[in-house]
Amino acid sequence: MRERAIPEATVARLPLYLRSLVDMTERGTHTVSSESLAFAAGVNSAKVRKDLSYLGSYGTRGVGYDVEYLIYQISRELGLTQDWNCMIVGVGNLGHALANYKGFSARGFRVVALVDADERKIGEAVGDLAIEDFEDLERIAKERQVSIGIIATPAPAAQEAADRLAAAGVKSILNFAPAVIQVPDDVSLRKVDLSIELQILSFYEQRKSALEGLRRGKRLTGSAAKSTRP
Amino acid sequence: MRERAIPEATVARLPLYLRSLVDMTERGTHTVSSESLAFAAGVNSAKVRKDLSYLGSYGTRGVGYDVEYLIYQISRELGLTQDWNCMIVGVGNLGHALANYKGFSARGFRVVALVDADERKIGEAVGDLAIEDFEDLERIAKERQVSIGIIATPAPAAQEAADRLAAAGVKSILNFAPAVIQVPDDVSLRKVDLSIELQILSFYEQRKSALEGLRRGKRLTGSAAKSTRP
DNA sequence: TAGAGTTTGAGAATGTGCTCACAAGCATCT
DNA sequence: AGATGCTTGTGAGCACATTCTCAAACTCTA
Repeated sequence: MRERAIPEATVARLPLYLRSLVDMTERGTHTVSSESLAFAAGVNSAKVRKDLSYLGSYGTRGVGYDVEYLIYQISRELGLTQDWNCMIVGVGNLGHALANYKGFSARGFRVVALVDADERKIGEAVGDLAIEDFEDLERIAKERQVSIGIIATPAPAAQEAADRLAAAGVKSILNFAPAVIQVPDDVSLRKVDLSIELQILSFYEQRKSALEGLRRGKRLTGSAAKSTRP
Repeated sequence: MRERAIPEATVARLPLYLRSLVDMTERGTHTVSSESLAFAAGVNSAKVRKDLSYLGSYGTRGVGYDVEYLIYQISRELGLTQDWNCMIVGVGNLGHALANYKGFSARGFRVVALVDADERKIGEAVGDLAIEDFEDLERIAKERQVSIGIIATPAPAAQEAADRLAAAGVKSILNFAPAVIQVPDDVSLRKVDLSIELQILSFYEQRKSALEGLRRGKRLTGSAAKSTRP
């Protein structure tokens, strides 16, 4: 019946709400208004209400939302009621950091394999896992039912890593390598590029100084890089 | 004269074009069409042309863009013709990885200081820098003219880190801590949250399996997580 | 039970970004 | 020089996202 079409922008904010809500239960809060949830998540309240309304009518007018119930509904929508097995491809500095990152396990993302192409690293222990051979990627991915691949290789190796993950049936890939990679249509791909974020900051910083120069000029029209205030 | 208002979405893509263009010069390409630049950057050609047109008319009809000249113009627009001094706050696994990350220095981002609140870490060498005391943050930031602060602390420490960076006159902050932080209006803030990206992937993965169930149902309307294809 | 005070949910208006489509302009060939 | 082919730059239309606004629905108090 109900057409389920949650906007992409909303999906990207749900994890933010979820984190705020979890913080709240830990502090003993049982009910929350869109206003205070908005403050905690760093957005405005109209956006919170619109976003939550896509999930259904889970609030109570004049009262707010039940924190526990909202956590359950958002978790369900995001698919966090089950655990996801992850494989990290490329165990350099970044791969190491990701393997030890506590934030993953907290949301049900289990790192179950680390692979690297460098023979000298194979066998090395990281946490309670050992680094395995990149050549065995497909076998390992199938054996351990990996559903999310995390690419933390140097840029030139990223495409091959993606190809082999896809060949092994992995349908979701998070790419940290500074390279554009191609994946089959049925594979979801997201990327995080650390240096791109710095370049964006650089743009706004540079524009600020440029405007400083023409301080007496006309009024600034565009808005700067989003600050946290609504 | 000319009103300079480059859309936020365009700014976010300029670094992507820049990287592709740099790759191209290294392979000896001197001219590029919007079509091939689009392919390299993983977007479509109309978007490339619109984005580049905000910078000015730097292309030649019937020919394309001069790679070197475009690199210069984009770098200038992004403020990459100068170097930026960065300070990393919090040197755990992630801070370590960031300190050693090659992609930063390649674009003129110099990490000039590492600070941590854990006394046992102070003095420890990371690359050719030593970890210094979080308490000295303001002094160090001023002495070394830090303009970008990178927060890689645990979530509870993030707000204090931001406050002290702002107090030291740092006007751009990149936050890796999984927490929403407040900064003054004149400070630009961007955030990268590793576990949020995984949660977004989880959403689309979960929806895929849900749809598998009603395979014989009506046609899928929304689009899945963006694949790399245009 | 009635009235005052809150807060949600959603329709409407606005704003931003994306894609299409094509005229304008350049190079090359005859 | 004129014709042909290619590629840019941009106006127009469309799609998506955000914000505004307010009726509806709830709690609490008397």
